[in-house]
Amino acid sequence: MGKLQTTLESAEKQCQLTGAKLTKKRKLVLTALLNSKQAMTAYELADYCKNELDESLPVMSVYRILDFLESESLVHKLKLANRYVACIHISCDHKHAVPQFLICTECFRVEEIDVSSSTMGALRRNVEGAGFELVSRQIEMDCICSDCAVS
Amino acid sequence: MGKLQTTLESAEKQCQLTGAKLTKKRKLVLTALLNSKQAMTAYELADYCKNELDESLPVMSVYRILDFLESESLVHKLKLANRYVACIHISCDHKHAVPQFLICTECFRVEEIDVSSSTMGALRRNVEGAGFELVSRQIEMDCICSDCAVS
DNA sequence: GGTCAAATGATATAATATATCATTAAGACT
DNA sequence: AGTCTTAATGATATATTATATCATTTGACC
Repeated sequence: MGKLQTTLESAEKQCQLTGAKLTKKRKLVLTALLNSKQAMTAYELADYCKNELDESLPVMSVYRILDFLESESLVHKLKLANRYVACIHISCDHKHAVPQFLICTECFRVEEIDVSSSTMGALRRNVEGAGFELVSRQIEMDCICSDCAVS
Repeated sequence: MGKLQTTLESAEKQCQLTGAKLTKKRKLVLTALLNSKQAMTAYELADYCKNELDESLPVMSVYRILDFLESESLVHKLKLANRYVACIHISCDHKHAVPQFLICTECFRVEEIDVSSSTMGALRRNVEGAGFELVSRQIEMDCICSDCAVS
């Protein structure tokens, strides 16, 4: 079984846990993201589904589906780039640390890595020292990837 | 002399260093941001200039002026919120660490604080370990401010 | 098969941002 | 002062990202 199929099955299981349904169209959008090396916009996803996966989806549906996938932790929205990526932990069964997203501002390739709890603690203390309360469950940073750095 | 005036004079001096001009309209936009307790969108700034400062500015100009002010390090663009804030260091003469912006997602109040160089170092090592190169010169985090936390 | 709720579609429009060409203003030089 | 030149601003159009709302379809359950 291919990696994509495995991941989709894990996604399906994850949805069952919360009583949610991974419909055909939701699978379609998730597949598009899993196939992509880059973060994609909702409009790009709509185009991709139509052109490559042979199933046209109105953008409105793509946005709704992205919201759903995000609520199931299958997809992350990157606010710095107004783009979406599949979560890299879909097939994992264990809990994860706070994700740090490294976003290439040239090509939108994204690396999702973990922030060490000590670093996260330092950031959080900084926030609380200023009388704020942290609500974001991810850190995003604009970067240049190795491919784009050379050119 | 009021705080606003002092800050505007510092801003003017800072511009002179780079050979840039802080024109009347640029001062206007900077003043609007300095007067505001919250981060503002370009459209809000245009409205504010028209309604409160009695000088109407097309949004296109506001965007251009924001670009200019950002290039002079007088203003920061917050990508998480698509909003702009005045730099809190305009009247300082010393170099500053990497700024961390705590953005209240309820009211858009923003706190600009420094990230310790050790924390920043940890984040940067994380980035470089993934083969990326950090380009953002700021960290933004979605938070809730103390006022909004109670309500 | 009929019923109900959830999912999707269709349509309109809001919010944020950029491209481009025209006009104005401010200094530099005479 | 008058002209030249460049930078700044204005005007207009349009791109991009995202949401609101009502209609229709689908699928689970009885």
